[in-house]
Amino acid sequence: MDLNIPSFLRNQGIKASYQRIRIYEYLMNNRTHPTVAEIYNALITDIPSLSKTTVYNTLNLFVEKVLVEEVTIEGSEMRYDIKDPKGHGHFKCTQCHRIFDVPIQIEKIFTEELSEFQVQAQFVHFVGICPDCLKKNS
Amino acid sequence: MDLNIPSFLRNQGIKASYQRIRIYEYLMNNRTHPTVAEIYNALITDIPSLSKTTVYNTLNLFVEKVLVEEVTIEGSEMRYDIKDPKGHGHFKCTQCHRIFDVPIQIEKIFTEELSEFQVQAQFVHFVGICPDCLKKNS
DNA sequence: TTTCATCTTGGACTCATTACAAGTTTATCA
DNA sequence: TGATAAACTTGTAATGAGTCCAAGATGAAA
Repeated sequence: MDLNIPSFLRNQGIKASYQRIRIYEYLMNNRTHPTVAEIYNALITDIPSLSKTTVYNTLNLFVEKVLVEEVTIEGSEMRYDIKDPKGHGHFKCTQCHRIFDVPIQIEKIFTEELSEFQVQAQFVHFVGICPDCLKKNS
Repeated sequence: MDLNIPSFLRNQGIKASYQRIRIYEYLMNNRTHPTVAEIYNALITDIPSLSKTTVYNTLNLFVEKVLVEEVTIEGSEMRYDIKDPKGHGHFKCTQCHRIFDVPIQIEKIFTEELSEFQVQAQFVHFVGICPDCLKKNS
């Protein structure tokens, strides 16, 4: 589980700058679908020179290289999540507003008609009430 | 298939103003996942007094009342689609940039772990290349 | 036909994201 | 090691989708 981030990034054809390493590391350690602002605020004390533009640039690069995926389950701000090759869905609780990772059986979803499309990526979102809030309500 | 939109809206607890009727009608007749700007531009010649704020207000109301769903497959602008009780997925072609409705077997996706969540809505997005573009490429 | 709640309008505003140009770092090779 | 170019980072300014708000218009009910 010890990932050498600099060499991992280089393997993906990405120059391993200090900022990029720290942003990737943050995403690995914080599987909370952070926004750009959250990532920026978490790193600015360690990297006082950090620019928000760099965070945007880096995340867009990671998305393009398919290391990270954009989570669009929320309206106004984009959220980011390390790419999981097994695939998982996202669940937004309408009560506590947390976003959960949930396992799904993505392969089962495909229909005859979809087989004519070449699918490169898929995203599944659920909205509802999470187990914790259900317990509180009862 | 002759839907009386005014009484349909009233049944959903929505006052049937002229603007709301025309916006709902537009969404029924244009299953192209339009943006607010597209809806506004389509209606402004017929309804010269129409305000963009009204389009935003109306769509947010429809989403809240679950008549319409937000399609977040694209980055910068929200898109809207009449709610389909059977559920369908959206497919974005990376080549021609069209968005397709695709049938899915949503019930098959659920896993054991997800059964602890109370799911109120689900959204499935695919990204890839559509049949037309695949044909053109070959 | 008056009353009151609701809806619509447009202009100002917010704020996430992008564009751009200048400065900094890094890789390469003599 | 030093020179050079390419790539990366930074800060500021600009863009533009979406929201807020207050005033005016509409519509239902009695």
